[in-house]
Amino acid sequence: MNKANATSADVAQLAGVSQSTVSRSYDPNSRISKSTRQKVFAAAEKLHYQVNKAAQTMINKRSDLVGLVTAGLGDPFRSEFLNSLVLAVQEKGLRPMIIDVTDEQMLDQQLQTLLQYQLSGVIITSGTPSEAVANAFIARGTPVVLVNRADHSSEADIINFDNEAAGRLAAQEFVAAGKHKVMVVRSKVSSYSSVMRSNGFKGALLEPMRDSSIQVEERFCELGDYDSGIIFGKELIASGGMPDGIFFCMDYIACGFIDAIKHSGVYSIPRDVAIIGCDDITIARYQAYALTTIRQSAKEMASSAVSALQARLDHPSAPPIQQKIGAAVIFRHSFVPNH
Amino acid sequence: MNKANATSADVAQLAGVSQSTVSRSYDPNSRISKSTRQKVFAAAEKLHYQVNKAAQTMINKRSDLVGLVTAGLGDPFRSEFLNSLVLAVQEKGLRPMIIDVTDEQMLDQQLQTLLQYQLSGVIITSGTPSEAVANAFIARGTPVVLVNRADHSSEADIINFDNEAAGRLAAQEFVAAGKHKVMVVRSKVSSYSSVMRSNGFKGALLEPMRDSSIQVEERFCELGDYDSGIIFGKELIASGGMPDGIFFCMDYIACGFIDAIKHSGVYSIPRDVAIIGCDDITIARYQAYALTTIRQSAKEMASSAVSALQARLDHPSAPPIQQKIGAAVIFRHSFVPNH
DNA sequence: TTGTAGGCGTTATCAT
DNA sequence: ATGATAACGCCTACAA
Repeated sequence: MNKANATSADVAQLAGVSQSTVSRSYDPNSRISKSTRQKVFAAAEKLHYQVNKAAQTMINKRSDLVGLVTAGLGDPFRSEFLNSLVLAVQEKGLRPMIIDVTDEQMLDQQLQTLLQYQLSGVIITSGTPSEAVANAFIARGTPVVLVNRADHSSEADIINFDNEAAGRLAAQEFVAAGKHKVMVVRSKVSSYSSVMRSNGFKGALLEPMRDSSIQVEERFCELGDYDSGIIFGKELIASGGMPDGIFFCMDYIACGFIDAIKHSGVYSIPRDVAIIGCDDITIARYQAYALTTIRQSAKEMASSAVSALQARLDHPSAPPIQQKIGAAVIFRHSFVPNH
Repeated sequence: MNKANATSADVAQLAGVSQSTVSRSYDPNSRISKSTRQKVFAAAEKLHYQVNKAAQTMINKRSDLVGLVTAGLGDPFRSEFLNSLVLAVQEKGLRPMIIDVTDEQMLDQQLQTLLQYQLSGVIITSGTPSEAVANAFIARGTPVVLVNRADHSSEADIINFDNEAAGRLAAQEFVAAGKHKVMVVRSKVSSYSSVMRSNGFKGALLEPMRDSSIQVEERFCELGDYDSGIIFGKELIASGGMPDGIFFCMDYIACGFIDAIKHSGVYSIPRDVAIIGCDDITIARYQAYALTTIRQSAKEMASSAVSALQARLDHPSAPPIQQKIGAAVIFRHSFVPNH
C-alpha cells in the first residue's frame, strides 16, 4: 500500500497530459475533448485518485462542510432532529460536522476553533447558542440558517415549526371535544418553542368571540423531560383539581405524566383526562403511551433548513428567507376526538 | 465587516514581525521570546485571527476531523451512542464528521468522497460498512477504530462491548432465580453483537456441569426494533408456551414485547414471565417498561474508542489494540432477583 | 531568536 | 482544447 495519496499531478503524468487538464476534467462546464477526459478518468481510477479537499478549500474558501450546531444531544427529540439534518446534508453532497455546545462555558472556545474550518454553512438548531454564534459566522460571510429560534437575527435564514399553530390546534381539539377545564404545561426554562406553543394554546382559548365556558390554566414543570412529567403528574394528582384536558408543550413531559397517572391508578386516560403532546417523538406511538400529539416533522424541517442553506450558497445576496413548517394533529389513544 | 478573514501575514504585519514568527508563536514547543509572542497574540486578537485549517491540513496531511461512520441513525441506541462519540471527540479537540451509510448502494460513493477529506481518523460503529471502508482508510494511512464489530480486520483497533458476558449474565440471573424454561430472542438479521449475546446466553446454560433442569430455546423476530417485539409478543401469546424468562438481545425488542404482553392482559410481568433486555436504552428506565437489562455503557465505549484513536495518532505503529467493555446488570421491575 | 524561501495540491488566468 | 503559471495560507528547513 502506498500510503501517499495520488495527486492530480500523478494522474496527469500517467495520462500524459498536464496537471491543469486533469483538474479541468472534473469540471463539467469545462470544454474538454471526450478522449482526453476519458484518458484522465482512466488514469485517475487506476491510481485511486481523489481530490484533496484541503487544497480545494484553500481556493474556493469553502470546505463543503456544514456545521450543525446543537445544544445538548441529551434531549432525544433534538437528536432525532439532528439525524434528519445529517441525512439532508449528506443528500446535497455536503458533509455534516456536529458541534455540541452543551457546555456554555466552552461556547466561546468552540466557536473560535470552528471558525478555523472554512465551513460552507452553519445550521443552528434550537438552544442557547444564538446571536453570538450566528453573528460571528455571518460576519465572515458564512451563511447561517436558524431553526426554531426567535427571529432577532437580521441576516440569517430562519426555519420555524409553526409553534403557535401547534398550540392553537391542540386548543381547538379540546374545544371541539367539549372540554371544560384545560391546562397547558411547559418547562420553567422557557425555550422559544415552548413559549410560542403555550401562547398559541392560550390565545386560541381566550379569543373574545369564543364560547367562554372553558377554563384555561398554565402550569410549569422544572425541565422539558420525562422525569419532570412524572413529578408534575404526582403533584397534580396529590393536589387535586385534575383538568379534563392537558396540552403538554413537549412529548417527553407528556410521557412522564402518563406514566405517573397510570401508576397512581386514580385517573384514566383519556376518559378522565385527555392528553395532547407536541413534537411526535419516536416513542409517542408506542402502545405504552399512544400519545395524541401535534407533529413537528423533523424530516421536513431538516430538508427545509438544508434547502435554505443551499439556496443561499447559490445566491449569497438574496434577501433572508423566513419559513414556517406546518403543524398537524396525530390522533392516538391519549385523546380521541368525538365525531 | 470585512468578509475576508485575517491571515497570519496580516497578523505579522500588524505585529511587525515575519509571517513565520506568527506561525511559530502558536507552536508551544517553539522557542520564542515572550515579548514577541505577546505582540503576536495581541495583533491576532485585534484581527480576530484564526488559523486556516485547510492550509494547515495541506501540510500536516491531517484535518483533525474524525469520521464517525454509522449505518442507520434510525436505530435510537445507535444514535445515543453516536452522541457519546461526538462528545468524546470534541473533548479531544477533534471534530466529529458524521457519515451515515444507511443506503448501502451509496456506500461506495460516500466512501470515495470521504477519502477527499484528510480525516485524522475514522471510527466505525456497528453496522454493515466494515471491511471495505476500514481497509480503504487503513491503506491510506488513516487510523481506524472498529466498535462492536467482529475482529476480522488486522490493523484496526477494536473496542467491543463484552456481548458474550452480557448474555452470560442474563443466563446466570435466570438460573439463580430458579427459572425452568427460558428463551433468548434476537433479530433474524444477525448482527455481530446480537449473535454474541445469544451465544453467551446459550453457552452459559448449556455448560455440562450446569444443573440441566433448565430448558433453553432460541427464537427470532424480524428486526431489532420495537415493532418486531410487538409482533413477536403477539405470536408467542397466540401460540402458547410462554417461558418463565426471556432474554432479549436488544432492549427495543423487549419494550415491544412488554407492550404486547400488557395489552393482551393474559400474562403478568415479571410474575408469569420475567424479562431481561440488553443495552440499557434511555426508555428502559421509563415506568412503562422498567426494564431489567444488561447495560452497555455508551459513554464508556465512546471514550474508549476515542482514546484508542488518540493513542494511535500518537503512536501510529503501535500494535493494534483490542479492548472489551464490561457488562453490568441493571435491575428494574421486569426481572427481580430473589434474595 | 528571528527572517527568507520553498512547497503542500488545487483552481483560475493567461497564453498558445 | 490544452499547457504554463500564479495564487490560496500555512509550516518548516535553512540561513542569519
